[in-house]
Amino acid sequence: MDSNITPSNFIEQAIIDDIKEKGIKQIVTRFPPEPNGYPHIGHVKAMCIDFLTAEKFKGYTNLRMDDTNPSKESEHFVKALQSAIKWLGFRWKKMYYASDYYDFLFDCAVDLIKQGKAYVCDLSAEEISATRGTLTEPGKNSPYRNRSVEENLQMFMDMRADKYKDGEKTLRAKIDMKHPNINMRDPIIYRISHETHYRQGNKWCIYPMYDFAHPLEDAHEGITHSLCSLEFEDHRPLYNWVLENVRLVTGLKPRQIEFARLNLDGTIMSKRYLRELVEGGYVDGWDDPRMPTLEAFKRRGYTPSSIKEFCTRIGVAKSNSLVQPHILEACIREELNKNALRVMAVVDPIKINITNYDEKRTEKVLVSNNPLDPKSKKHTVIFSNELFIEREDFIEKPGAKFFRLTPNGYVRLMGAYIIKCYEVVKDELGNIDHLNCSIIYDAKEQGIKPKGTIHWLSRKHCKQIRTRKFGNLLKEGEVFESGMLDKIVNSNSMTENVSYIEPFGFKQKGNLQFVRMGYYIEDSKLSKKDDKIYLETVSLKDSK
RNA sequence: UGGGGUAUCGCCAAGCGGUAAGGCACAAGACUUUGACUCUUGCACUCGGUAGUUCGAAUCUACCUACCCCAGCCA
Repeated sequence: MDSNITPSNFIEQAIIDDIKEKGIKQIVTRFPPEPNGYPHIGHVKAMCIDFLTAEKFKGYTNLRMDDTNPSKESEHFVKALQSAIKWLGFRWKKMYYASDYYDFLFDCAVDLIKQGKAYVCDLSAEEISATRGTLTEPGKNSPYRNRSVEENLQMFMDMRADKYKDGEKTLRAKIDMKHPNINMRDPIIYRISHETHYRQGNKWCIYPMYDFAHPLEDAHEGITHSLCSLEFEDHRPLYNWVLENVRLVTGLKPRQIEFARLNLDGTIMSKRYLRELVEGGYVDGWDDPRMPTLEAFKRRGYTPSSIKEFCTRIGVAKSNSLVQPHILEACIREELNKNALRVMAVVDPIKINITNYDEKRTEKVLVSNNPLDPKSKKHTVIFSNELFIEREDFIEKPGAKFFRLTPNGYVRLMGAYIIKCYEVVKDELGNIDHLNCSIIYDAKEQGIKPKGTIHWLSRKHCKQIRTRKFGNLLKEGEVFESGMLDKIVNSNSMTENVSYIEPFGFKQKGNLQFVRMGYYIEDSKLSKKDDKIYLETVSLKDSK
């Protein structure tokens, strides 16, 4: 095992130390989602850490559906998770389901009972809560804490044999009700539930708790490093307790290491809220472009590599952070800049007439698909006497640093002519109706060299596409027409299905830089307040 | 007032006793038939605070302060 790897974060450093100290031969990690929702960008960070860490050490990663709670899980989400992993380009070594471990887990519980380290408790949920103590006060022992091994064994068998109702009994680990760490105060490790499990049906009516199941699953699979988020730090003592006390665990014990989960500014990552948005009909679905789900990012035109690059850039640490979306945008922009097809587009059009160009005439103008790539082909755009240009590419009273079209000013139409605007035609209300311009055919001879180059479209030949705009309160999106693409590009198979152009983060000063499939989201901010879901910038903290 | 964590540039984040990496963002200049891209330059005498140890501290010690997580028969 190569321990001469340069660590790029504290987890890798810990693994290197483990390799040296414990003589681990191969690093094995696992990605253990619960199949109860679509994966979001936060899952991707975890995936990257799990898969990429193992990969770096030439180990492997298992995929495990952590389905120990029958009430919220479904096969549908299993598929969604799998396809997301594949889409990102990760490959798991083995696929497991926690629900496949139920027999093993049951045996582990029995082993604990036989050692007198677990007992069946008759306390109700309320009573358990009341006797657990508080953050500052110790808990009280359950009156059922000292049942005999035989009685416990019999009752646990009865629990499994469906002799009790939901909540009537639980199996608890016998640890220490006075432990300063609340997780160690005789945690429940099995509960009774008569809900139908999506894979096991009604075979079981008792289900193991996460804290009990997870370490055993890890150990069973030979996981060397169990990477999870910070909120499980408090659970690590319990994780280790289970591994140390269940005698069915043999061999090297996995080590749990925690990292800070991703918080992306302007959105919410809580699965509960996302579920609520979908189920409450506030958004169109899990792939609604306003959602932080992978499906939504995919729909907005983000590529797997750009999202993975984002995860690499934000790094892995233990401090709670709020990552700004501009980092993600920089990743996709960088990638698209290298390979995106360039087209001219006008989002907010203003009409211009070229008065010294025959109205029956058209010309085919060649524009490079990507000027950055010398081998890229060109596409044809049709030029005519009636054009659209971007409204903000014309200013009546420009400042000194405005290089685009102005009254009596010159500008270059990309790939075509240099024009001069000689008349601004307004309607009764004083709004600009159109501009009259003329082509300067002999610009070169006259030595006219405009500083600005702008996008344009032929009014008769461009194609309208649709974009979506959202209001402040999440509602059904209002569909309106606004963007336009040149027709030639739409005949190109790549953009045949363009439903929208996304200048989001891309329209930096001047012309639109890229056009890609997706939705236009105007300052989307997902948040929740007073039981309503808003698009405004309201932090989750404020909404509590 | 319990336990577990975290504090380094606007946002991420290296750093592990030898005198503050990098990315994003931002600013200035050069180039330019996308005001983009690219290039060049600038951007923490300072590491939550205060003491202390040391020739030397972001790194060690002590004491403060702020924020996050934990009292589901969720994960």
